[in-house]
Amino acid sequence: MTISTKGRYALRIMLDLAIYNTGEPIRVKDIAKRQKISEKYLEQIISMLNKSGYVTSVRGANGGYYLKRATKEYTVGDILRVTEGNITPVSCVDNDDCDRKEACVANIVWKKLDDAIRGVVDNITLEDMVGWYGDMSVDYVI
Amino acid sequence: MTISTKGRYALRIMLDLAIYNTGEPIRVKDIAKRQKISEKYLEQIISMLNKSGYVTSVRGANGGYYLKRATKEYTVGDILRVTEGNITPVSCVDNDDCDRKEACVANIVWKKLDDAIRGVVDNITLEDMVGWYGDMSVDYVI
DNA sequence: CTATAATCCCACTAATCCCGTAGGAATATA
DNA sequence: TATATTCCTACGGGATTAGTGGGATTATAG
Repeated sequence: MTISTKGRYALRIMLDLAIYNTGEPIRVKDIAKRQKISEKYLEQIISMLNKSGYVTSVRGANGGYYLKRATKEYTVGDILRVTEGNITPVSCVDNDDCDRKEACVANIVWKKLDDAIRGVVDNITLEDMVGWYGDMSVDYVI
Repeated sequence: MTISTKGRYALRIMLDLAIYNTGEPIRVKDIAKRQKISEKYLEQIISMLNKSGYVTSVRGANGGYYLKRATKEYTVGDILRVTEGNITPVSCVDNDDCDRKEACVANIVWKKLDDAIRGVVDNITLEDMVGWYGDMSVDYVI
């Protein structure tokens, strides 16, 4: 039931691109430094975001990445699904097991859990997160 | 982000013990047959439930297992935590990363997600599930 | 046109977890 | 004493996680 580092990093990468956007492409090296993520690992993750059409890449010297759309156009769920695949509590919500009533009752639980999870991740946008970032004082601790 | 078979089976096992309770201990063999779970695997899982004090075991011939407490005394969260460990979206909600504001903003998301998950699993009891089972017609499909 | 800076692409690995299988020891009943 | 049951521990194949590493490709700047 944990979100892997890939998903967590993906979210931080997108947030970084949003916050440190200057109009110029942002280098992997810079994101890596700020977010304390290995450049090579970050490269892989941002490449997934690129292939999913979430960021735009510019190759060659002075290249880098920037967000393709406005921050309000990305939900946390969108971003997580790029690296995590489907974010459901049980893989494939095994309906095939619904011939047994007990399994079916269990599925009600998974369904509720799934709804709750989606209710959170699909209703927070990158814009929201940027807003929280702005609200946050330097010494804010969760 | 998935609940493993261990957790899903644990929930079904507890539900089985609740539904098919007759006052006599229930054999692993019978649960396994009803729930279509390998006896040997089920043995391991129910042993975890036993060590956590969720079920009582009776050894020897005519032995088996039964629930230790009333069904309303178990939440889904309790049961899942036995096999899954802590059910949090990010392991250990990395507060140590909270020196960077970006990571801290991400933690707000994980916190919300954690609250949503706990809001579901800690508010459904085995009693609720038994109730749903009773409400359910034979040909009910989720 | 060449050196350099960047993304792109793919292969590899060590560690861990998942999903069981298997065999036999311990314990109680008939 | 035979049988039925839980109890305990080890083993194994496969997938996933969290990276590392090397080099090909592409663009810029001098």
